[in-house]
Amino acid sequence: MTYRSIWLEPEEPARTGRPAEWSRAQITAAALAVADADGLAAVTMRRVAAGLGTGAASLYRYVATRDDLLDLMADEALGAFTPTPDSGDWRADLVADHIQVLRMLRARPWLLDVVRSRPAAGPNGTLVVENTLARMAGHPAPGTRKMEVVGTLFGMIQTYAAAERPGGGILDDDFLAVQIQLMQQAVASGRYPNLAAVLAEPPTHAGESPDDQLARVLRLVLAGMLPET
Amino acid sequence: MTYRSIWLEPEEPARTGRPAEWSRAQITAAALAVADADGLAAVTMRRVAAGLGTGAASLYRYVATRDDLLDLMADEALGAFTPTPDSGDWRADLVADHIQVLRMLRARPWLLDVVRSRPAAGPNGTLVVENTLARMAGHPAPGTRKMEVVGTLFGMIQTYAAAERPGGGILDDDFLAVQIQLMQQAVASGRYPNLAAVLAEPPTHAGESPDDQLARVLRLVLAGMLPET
DNA sequence: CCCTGTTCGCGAACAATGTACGCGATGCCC
DNA sequence: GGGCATCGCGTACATTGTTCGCGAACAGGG
Repeated sequence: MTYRSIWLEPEEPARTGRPAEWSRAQITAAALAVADADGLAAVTMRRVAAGLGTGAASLYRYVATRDDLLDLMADEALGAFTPTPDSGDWRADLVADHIQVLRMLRARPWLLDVVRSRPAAGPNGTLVVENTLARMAGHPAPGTRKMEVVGTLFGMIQTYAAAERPGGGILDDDFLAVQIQLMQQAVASGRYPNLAAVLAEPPTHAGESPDDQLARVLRLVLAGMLPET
Repeated sequence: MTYRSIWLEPEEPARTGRPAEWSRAQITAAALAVADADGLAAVTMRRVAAGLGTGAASLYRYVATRDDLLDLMADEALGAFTPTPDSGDWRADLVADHIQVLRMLRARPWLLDVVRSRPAAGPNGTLVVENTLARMAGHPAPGTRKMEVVGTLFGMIQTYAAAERPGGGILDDDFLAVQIQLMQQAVASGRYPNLAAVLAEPPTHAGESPDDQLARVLRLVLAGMLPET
């Protein structure tokens, strides 16, 4: 078996022998604390174990590999999701839900990296999908289309979050400065006339917050994929 | 400077001293060969250097860090992009272009990982953006909107490619088997009724190729974001 | 033609990482 | 209280990216 998932190996307490001192939940919490404090790169087996006051090797009694730990972390983080209260406009609710997820991705920059490198098939991740599908339950579109919407919207959020924080633990000022230099360099080269034209244009929605911008775009996409009537 | 980009540090031959034996292009080619053969994880400084018949430390005369090498690789790979010939229907051309990029992501599984972990701001990556903007030049939408389209479409391709090959160097059979088990487990738990309903539905576009599916969805999104008239 | 300034090649070393091994400690059940 | 399955975890190993430092290689000037 070259591929496995921790979600197929539920944690079951041994009925005999020395009882375990920790649990997956505790280890996950310790890992979350490290990631929130110092980023994903700081989540080493030694460091997480140290947070628990134990040794790195002990973690392997609860988790087969470091990637398992990442899966647990991502699902735990996704557990913070709470569906927006029904407003009567399911499209608006759908958009609001996704903006909430975007906020979660912003609050824990490491979450984006984990979600993009490993499929988030844990119970809480599945719950998010389930919620999205529930929102669309009343629309006549076939299930295939609805799954496409799920993927598209979630992908857009990831793209958006990545655009906001592209590096991965980088000071935004530095990054932004470099990015601006790159754009100027591109425009100055004269090889990208259309890009230059677009960048020269005054912004259309000046003063619009990032969340509002995403909401607007999400609505456009929804209009295309799940049209009214 | 905590953040920097190799694209701000052009390769310029020293006018004095011992002449360099290699070039960024040669090192990039060697790295591409390794990645294509054995995946991104195999792209170690030692291995790339070995492909050139030199030592790992030598690479640092051409590249400040391994990430720089990844940037070079990604841009080199994106250089394979050639705009689809104009068909008269710019929307169709736009879709075709993006499917070509998807094919590139499929052909080099490591490319997706690189593109998602680092902003692809090299000359060839910028050229892809430029091309996309050129396709939309005739549409009256403001530049802001067009940039949003660029991000959305590219994000969708990434999401799609990731869904096809989610693990990262994993045998598809194994992965698919696990994925199916996870779905069955989720449905069997009874906690995801909407997901279960959708999965139980017969597929709407049976026999549709993955490329055709993506094309169809891209067209829907385009219809929403850049409507006719 | 050799000297000098400067750059390049790269062996060796270092700090960190994920993980395997093995053994002693621990606690439940009979 | 003995048996034994399980846990805790010190230790060790293979690999990684990257730095140091020195000898070699070239261009130009005297």
